[in-house]
Amino acid sequence: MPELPEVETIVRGLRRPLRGRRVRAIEVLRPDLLDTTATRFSSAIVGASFSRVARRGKNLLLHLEAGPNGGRPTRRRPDGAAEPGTLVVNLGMSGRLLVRAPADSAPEPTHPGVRFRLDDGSVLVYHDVRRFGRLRVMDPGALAAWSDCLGPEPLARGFTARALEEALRRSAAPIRSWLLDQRRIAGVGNIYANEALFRARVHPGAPARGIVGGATKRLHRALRAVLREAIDSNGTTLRDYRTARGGEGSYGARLRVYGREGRPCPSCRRPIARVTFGGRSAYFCRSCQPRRIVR
DNA sequence: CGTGCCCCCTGTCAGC
DNA sequence: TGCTGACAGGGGGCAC
Repeated sequence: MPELPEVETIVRGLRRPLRGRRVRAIEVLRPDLLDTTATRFSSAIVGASFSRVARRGKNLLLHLEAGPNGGRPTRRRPDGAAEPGTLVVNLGMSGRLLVRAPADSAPEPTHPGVRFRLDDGSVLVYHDVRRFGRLRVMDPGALAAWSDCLGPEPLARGFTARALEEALRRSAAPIRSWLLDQRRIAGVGNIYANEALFRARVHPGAPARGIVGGATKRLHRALRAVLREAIDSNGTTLRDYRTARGGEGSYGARLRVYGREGRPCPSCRRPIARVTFGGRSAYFCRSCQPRRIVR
């Protein structure tokens, strides 16, 4: 569910309330959300405090600093100093990360998976109905190796139209599938892939390597514009996604094709089509996004 | 290696 | 009203 704009919104909402907060206790209600035992997970975090909060693709990175007498570090350097770990959270389809202030009047989350009790009395709750999400603690080496497996950040300076064209050339996969592959670009999911392809007037089934010249430039611009605008709207809440404070994103009202099968194309008024491939729906306008690439 | 398909899980909604 | 099947923002594993 949550794609780059949704995760970015959550990251921004977590920075202030988490900064410097020490974890006093952890309750693991759903151990299947972890890649290790609840005991190991807890001992790596309890006693440590949150430092930097960041994002990589659709993942949240909650960097930890080992405490003076707690928060067993994930590893020790040869000189014995504690290496800080990073809590990496992937929200899957329905995950939420919610901060609850000490006397929060908001209703208790219905599907809590992990609760982090913090030193100021607030609670960070990982909530996930479908439990496709994962919480992992990585040491710096593992974090770097993991990050290297992901593609570039589409909003980073280095992500140019030229770089995109170069990458597209190496694949015959349908462009919509290509955009969803996190090893090629990090952070794009089904909503924003469809929206970007509509804006770029590229058919979702077009082979990646067939997108060249002007079409590449349009796709590059469209991707970045859609992601930035969605961040400005705090993301898209269709059902499960919530900000760190439980709010909804408002970009849903601005979607042009995603979820709009049969409704008029905003450009030509012909009905939006939906076809399924790669196990997911692609929404597009047959007239504005012809199968033959318009360069 | 690249690509496509199935599955993980729960909830919701359309159709009968 | 109740049952059944399709579908949902993601991603890992496996077969080809």
